[in-house]
Amino acid sequence: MGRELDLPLDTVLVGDCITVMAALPPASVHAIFADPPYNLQLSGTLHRPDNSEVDGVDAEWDRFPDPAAYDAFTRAWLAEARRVLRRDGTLWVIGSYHNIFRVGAALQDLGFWILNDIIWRKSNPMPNFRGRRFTNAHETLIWAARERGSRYRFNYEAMKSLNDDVQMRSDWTFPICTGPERLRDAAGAKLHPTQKPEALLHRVILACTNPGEVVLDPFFGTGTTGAVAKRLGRRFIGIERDEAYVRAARARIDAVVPVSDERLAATPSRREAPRVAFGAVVEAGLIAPGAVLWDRTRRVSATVAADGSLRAGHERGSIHRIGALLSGAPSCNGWTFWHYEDRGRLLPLDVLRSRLRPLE
Amino acid sequence: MGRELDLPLDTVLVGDCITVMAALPPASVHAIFADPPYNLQLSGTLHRPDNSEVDGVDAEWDRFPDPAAYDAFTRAWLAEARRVLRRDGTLWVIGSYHNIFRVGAALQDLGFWILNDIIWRKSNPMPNFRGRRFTNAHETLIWAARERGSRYRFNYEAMKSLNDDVQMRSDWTFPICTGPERLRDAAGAKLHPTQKPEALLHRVILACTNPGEVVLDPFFGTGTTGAVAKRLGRRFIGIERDEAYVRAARARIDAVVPVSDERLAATPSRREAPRVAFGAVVEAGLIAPGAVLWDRTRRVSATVAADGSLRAGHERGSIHRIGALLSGAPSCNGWTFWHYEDRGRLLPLDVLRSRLRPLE
DNA sequence: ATAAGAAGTGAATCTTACT
DNA sequence: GAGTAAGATTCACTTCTTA
Repeated sequence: MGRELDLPLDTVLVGDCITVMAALPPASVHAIFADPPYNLQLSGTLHRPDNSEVDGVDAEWDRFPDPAAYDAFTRAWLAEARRVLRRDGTLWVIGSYHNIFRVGAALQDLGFWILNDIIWRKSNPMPNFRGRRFTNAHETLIWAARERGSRYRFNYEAMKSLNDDVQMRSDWTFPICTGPERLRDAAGAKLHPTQKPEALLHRVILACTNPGEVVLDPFFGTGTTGAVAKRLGRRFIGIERDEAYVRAARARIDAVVPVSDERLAATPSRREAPRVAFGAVVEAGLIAPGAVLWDRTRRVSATVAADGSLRAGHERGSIHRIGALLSGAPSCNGWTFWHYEDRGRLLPLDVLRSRLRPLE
Repeated sequence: MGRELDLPLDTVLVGDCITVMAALPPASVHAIFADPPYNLQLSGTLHRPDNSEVDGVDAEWDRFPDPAAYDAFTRAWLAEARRVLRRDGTLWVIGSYHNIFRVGAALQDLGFWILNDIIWRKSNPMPNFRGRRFTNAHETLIWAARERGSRYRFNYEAMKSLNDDVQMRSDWTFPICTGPERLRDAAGAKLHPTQKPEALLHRVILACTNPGEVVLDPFFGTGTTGAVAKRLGRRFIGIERDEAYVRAARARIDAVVPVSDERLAATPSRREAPRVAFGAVVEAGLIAPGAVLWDRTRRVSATVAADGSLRAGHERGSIHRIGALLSGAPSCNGWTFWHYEDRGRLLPLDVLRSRLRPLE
């Protein structure tokens, strides 16, 4: 150990990450967090239903001539990253379905040993405006050791206490980076199209490093990794090609005040788990498609569809909407309004929901 | 269309899925759900803190001599699956971090076009007994079209209904398969180590097929796909090597009672409703030639001509073209943009259109 | 000043039918 | 197949504007 002494600590190195990493000593950093280009392959412009234009990622750095070029780039930077990583170090990479399968296969081929894949569930993702796919509401992180059998660091207890004293799971919920945290220029435009939330880096850095250890970020951007590392008393090395990003990152990190005691560094609170949809009750087989629901007094009824909607006459909709419609009320809580028959007795739907609730 | 007639519908074919698929006609199935071996590469036996032994996956079918053999197997079955899939069909594959990156890269290489990656969040995962990693609390599904630009089926409204009328996201929460749903032998042992919950298949099948369409499952196991397909009024083809699994699957599926009314299976989509020309609304006398239409905020207006065109200033055209013109948008849905006055209130043209559409 | 309403926005592989 | 026109489509949150 001890190669850290040769490292340019707490600095941002300007240049291509493959070249710059090649100049760093081998086996010298404790952790690497990488947010490489996703190679989104967007074409044309996308409009919201209100006809406003979506400001998609069209940066030069996300364009590759073809899939083979992206693969070659991926394998090149991963190989350098592996060389620079200590034997007990770990690597994190974040991506989406566009690139993450290629990244994952490449790092397995290079000898990395995957420890977990982690899902960042976005509490406020952008919707799918055309209704042609599922809302893309998550991104994937891969966490890997340098090699099979290595004695990597994992701060199990820290993760457990972050999670109300139950084991931290592989799905993490955070909002996307907005509001005052999002770096903007004087005109209010975002400085970087894909700035990551600090809460995500907080958990990553806390999980796999101790205070004083070194985190390398080869795609530093506007420096989220550096800002969080400094706040948590870790050392960082950033590598970034774009000088405008580098300037923003340096100013941002200069303003960060480290926490006096890293045990005091609380993570932002978790978002509530999503509510139970009536569709989930149908999927779980707790009520069958075709079943008839009644109000408490059996004055009105409706039929359950396989997709969790209700049908009453020619009307179709959610348990809440159909309940409101048939009771003539402006709104309605379908969970308490509608009842199902169980051995001759009417029980509110809420009874079924509560069977799914403890599992959430 | 029509190749379905040559298919061995609602049967389980015994044999290796690559060989068996090779004997099926091309472009003949609407959807494929595949739960291939995960190549877990387990070594040794895992014990819980109380020293009880974890009953892991150690089946022969999950053992491959080396990573290259797993890749070759993956590409072979995916290539056959792609041949058998209709041009408008879609493929689902489920996996974990052990294999999903290799599967994803392979299917991209073969020309499939990924539509989403879907996270199955397990509400009750097995904990990590050693405390050396995050609890592996999810599995990943990839949903892919046969090729880029294909007109695949996606029952958007059905998915939205399942989720209390908000877009279905890419993260789905279900419990793992336990309790009475889990198939067991007389001694109480699990019949299959990785039986998937029916709720998961319910959502998958509802998302990408219509009643009567064909779902192929090349790794049929104990037949979850067949059971759910039958219940939802879809046709299925299962392929499975292990005769014990096949026997269990057949018995299980025989006991399934289909949903009585297949119209219950999905919320109809506006996209597939028959088109109504605005001229038909004028002809039906629902709005008079010369009537004035407004946008929602009364900022712009236009006049209805007897032929169903609109006139605004010197411009004349369809409700859509004039709407786009006056709102400065690249396109416009005239049915929702334009409003007519009814007793002092502005109502969208859509209200008139729905009066001409047959009730369904 | 405050509340209500309108407008803006986020790693996006985002249509379909007819001529 | 290419070109054109019809027409379907959004969630959670923040910030700005108006009453």
